[in-house]
Amino acid sequence: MSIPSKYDASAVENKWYEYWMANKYFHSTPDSREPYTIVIPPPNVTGILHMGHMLNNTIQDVLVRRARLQGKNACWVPGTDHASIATEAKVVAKLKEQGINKNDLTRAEFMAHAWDWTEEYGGVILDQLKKLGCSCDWDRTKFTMDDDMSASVISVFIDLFNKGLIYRGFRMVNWDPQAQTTLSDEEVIYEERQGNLYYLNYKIQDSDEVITIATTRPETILGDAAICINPNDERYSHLKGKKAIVPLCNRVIPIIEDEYVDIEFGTGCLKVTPAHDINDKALGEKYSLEVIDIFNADATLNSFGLHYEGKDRFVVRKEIAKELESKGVLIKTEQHTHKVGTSERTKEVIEPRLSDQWFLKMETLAQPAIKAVLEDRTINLFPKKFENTYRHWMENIRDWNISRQLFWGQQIPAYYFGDGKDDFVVAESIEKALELAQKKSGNTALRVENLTQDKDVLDTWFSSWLWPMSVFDGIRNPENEDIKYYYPTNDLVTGPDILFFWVARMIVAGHEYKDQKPFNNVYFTGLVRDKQRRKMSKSLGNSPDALKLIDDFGADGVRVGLLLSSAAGNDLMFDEALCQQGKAFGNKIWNAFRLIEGWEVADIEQPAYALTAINWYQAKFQKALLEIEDHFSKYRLSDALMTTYKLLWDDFCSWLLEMVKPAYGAPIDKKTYDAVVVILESNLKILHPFMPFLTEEIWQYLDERSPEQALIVASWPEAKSYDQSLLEGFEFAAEVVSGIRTIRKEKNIAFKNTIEFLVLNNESQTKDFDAIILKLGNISELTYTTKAVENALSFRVKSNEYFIPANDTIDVAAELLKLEEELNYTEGFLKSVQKKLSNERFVSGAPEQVVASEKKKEADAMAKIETLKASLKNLK
RNA sequence: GGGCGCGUAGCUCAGUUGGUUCAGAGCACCUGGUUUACACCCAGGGGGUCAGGGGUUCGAAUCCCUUCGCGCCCACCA
Repeated sequence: MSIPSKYDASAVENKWYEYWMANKYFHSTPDSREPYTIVIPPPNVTGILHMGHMLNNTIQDVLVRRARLQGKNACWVPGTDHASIATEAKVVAKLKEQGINKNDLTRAEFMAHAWDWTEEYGGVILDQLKKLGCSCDWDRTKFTMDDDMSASVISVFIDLFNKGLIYRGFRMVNWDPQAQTTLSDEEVIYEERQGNLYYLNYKIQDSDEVITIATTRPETILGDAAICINPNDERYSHLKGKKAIVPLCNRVIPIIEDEYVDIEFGTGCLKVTPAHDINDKALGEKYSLEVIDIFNADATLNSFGLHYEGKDRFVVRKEIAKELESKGVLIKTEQHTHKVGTSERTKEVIEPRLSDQWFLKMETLAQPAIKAVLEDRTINLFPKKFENTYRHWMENIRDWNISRQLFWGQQIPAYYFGDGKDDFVVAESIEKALELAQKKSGNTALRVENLTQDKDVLDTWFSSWLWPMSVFDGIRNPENEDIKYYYPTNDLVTGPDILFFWVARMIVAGHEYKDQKPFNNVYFTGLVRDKQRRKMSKSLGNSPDALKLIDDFGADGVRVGLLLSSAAGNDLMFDEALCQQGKAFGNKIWNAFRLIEGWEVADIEQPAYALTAINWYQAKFQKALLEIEDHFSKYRLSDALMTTYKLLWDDFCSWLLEMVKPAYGAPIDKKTYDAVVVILESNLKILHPFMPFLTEEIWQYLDERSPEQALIVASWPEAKSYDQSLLEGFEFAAEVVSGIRTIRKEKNIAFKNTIEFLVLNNESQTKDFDAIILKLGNISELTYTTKAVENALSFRVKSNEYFIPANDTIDVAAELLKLEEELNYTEGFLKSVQKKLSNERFVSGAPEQVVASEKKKEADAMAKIETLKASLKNLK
């Protein structure tokens, strides 16, 4: 079989992905093995793959593939999220392009369009994950609006309602006038904006006096219900009990007193607009003020807006300021920066609005979730710093507004049978609802036609908080095999931006419905940023096309590139150069494989150097394996990858292969060859989680493999004890080789020319590696000597001295200088060590081990100084 | 306003309980190199007052205080 000299990533990747799929390696069913489960953070159903997904899913795949190699029953459940507000916005926009207005459609008509859209774009992101190599169990693919998933959501809603945890309330909520729906507090992003502070004069009734208030929102004066002053503010004490007149509409409003007012801010005098500000609403309730809502749902003014009716709030703000100024009401405008709430999805400025909404009481539900993370520590967050954030949010948790004024989502299963505040029932079907309604109302004449279902749908997160349970049908069917086997899941990999939206709520739901945590560990990835540290976003256009990257560097290259510098929780500065590095690494491995595969194997004796080299590498591999395991246990994937990278590039390619490589044209002995192949196979196993395609390709070239013998289902190398002295011996030998190379370079001795080499073995260093030094130094003869060699180039490793005879080419002065410099440095070093050792407090205070090591340093340095002095004497 | 975190080589970052050459890695950079594994490569090399200042200690990148700079989260005063 001929091996291509260039590695063709895209052909290889398609081939093996198909092979893995055909052999169902990704599919998992419960069995006697230990399960390893990850549920994917479901991407938006109509989304496309961006760098955040790439990073996130690469990490998950690394964890899953490693678990699979470790013999666990690995199950990675993929799926998508219906993302109600984002998807609905996209569908509305598309309909608009076709000249269709959402408001002209019935719910059923709109849903038909939305489902069309979902089916058209729904699979795209999952197919992109396949390109990346993700080994998800595609047979288990879920969508948060699948019938069974929705049924779980509805049953949870009903259950929580029946437990008294869900209630309906007329509350101030965050209103997105563009999407025309409410948002939860978490969906509001506060941004600093430059605005104005307007100073307005209100006349005092039956008086010529005016009172000046400061406001950022002059358009809301038409909804004013009071003026509020601080009772301790002497400037205004004479106005207590009086009334003021709202400009333009000339409504008479009371002047009230409350310590809420900050005397220092503005004029110390506040207008109260209960319909349009959360704090004003509280004041309104406290003092029984009138509530005047001046806005329509799209944030244009309604009839309370007088001649501004129908105009947008921001337009009105400018126009009303002008009018007020012309009428002498506006006396001053100041620049003022303040924070404005905006919609996470539409970026629209949020309008506080009073309306009927559904809420979930969180405080009691949160308790087990707090305990699990912060007391019992049954769930670990990586990095740990997020525990503080988690604690703060959970301990100050507020009720969750779970209703949304949208079509796309699970419709709230509440049915109204009358106009009264409590004339509704909650049930999974209209038939059931009718039964309950008849009972509740006492009216047996009620019919299905008399019931109307609540128009709102549930917040998307109200379905995704069940995800780790519902994907295994654990809500509707809690005793089924899957949920019992796979739950709790092992690791969750996600971004810190959805800690509250999703992670915390999953923990809450898991404890409420399974009395169990949903996962053991949460690994928070960082944000992917560009080289200038800007967050990657569509609007900036700084996000590379994920699929193009895979085309350019191969999925393996991109995976390595992403992981190379992404410590947990740290943002990742993405640079294509890292993918290039990943690709180059793949190329390096490919060529190492070609070298090995190209050797002619013969029935000849195994050279001593080869045996030593192999023994050394096996020890080195074991040491690296321990480090890799340790990194994985701490979720330090980039460190695990870097350890693997250095092991393969430096130790395997640069050292081992160079050591065992036969002379050009010469064959290799079978023992060595077989050992190297086994070593290569072990390397492929540990590299497979990071570079699944390349490793499988080489693995399959190395031998005829049945489907059961594919690398993806091979076994992770076993940790064995190793001989530390082999590693130390090699380190020393490597320094000797390096010394030879340095001299060759300094003196322009070409590598193809052999050299003589003499050793003064003061260290009694092992001779086990001599054959290797001979080979890598291209030495014709290695001789042990008992005294310094004249007319030779020399270098030292510890107190050992090495000589390369050079006859008359020696520059004595240069050699002397070199020796003197070395001597100077070593003497300085010795001095500092001795200073430490002569300090009694150090000797008595420091641990024995530290003192011993200092003594060893002292002895080494003294030996070296002696060697140097002898050489100097000799040379002179 | 409250909280959390960060500042180590040109860049991205390791550095666990203060103590084995602890001042590191990868990339970048510089020098030299085409004996068929690989120029997506090989060999060698330079480079840091560990943000500044002070303290504790025999010993500090590591602990404490302080100043400066940066990031994130929460609350949100018109």
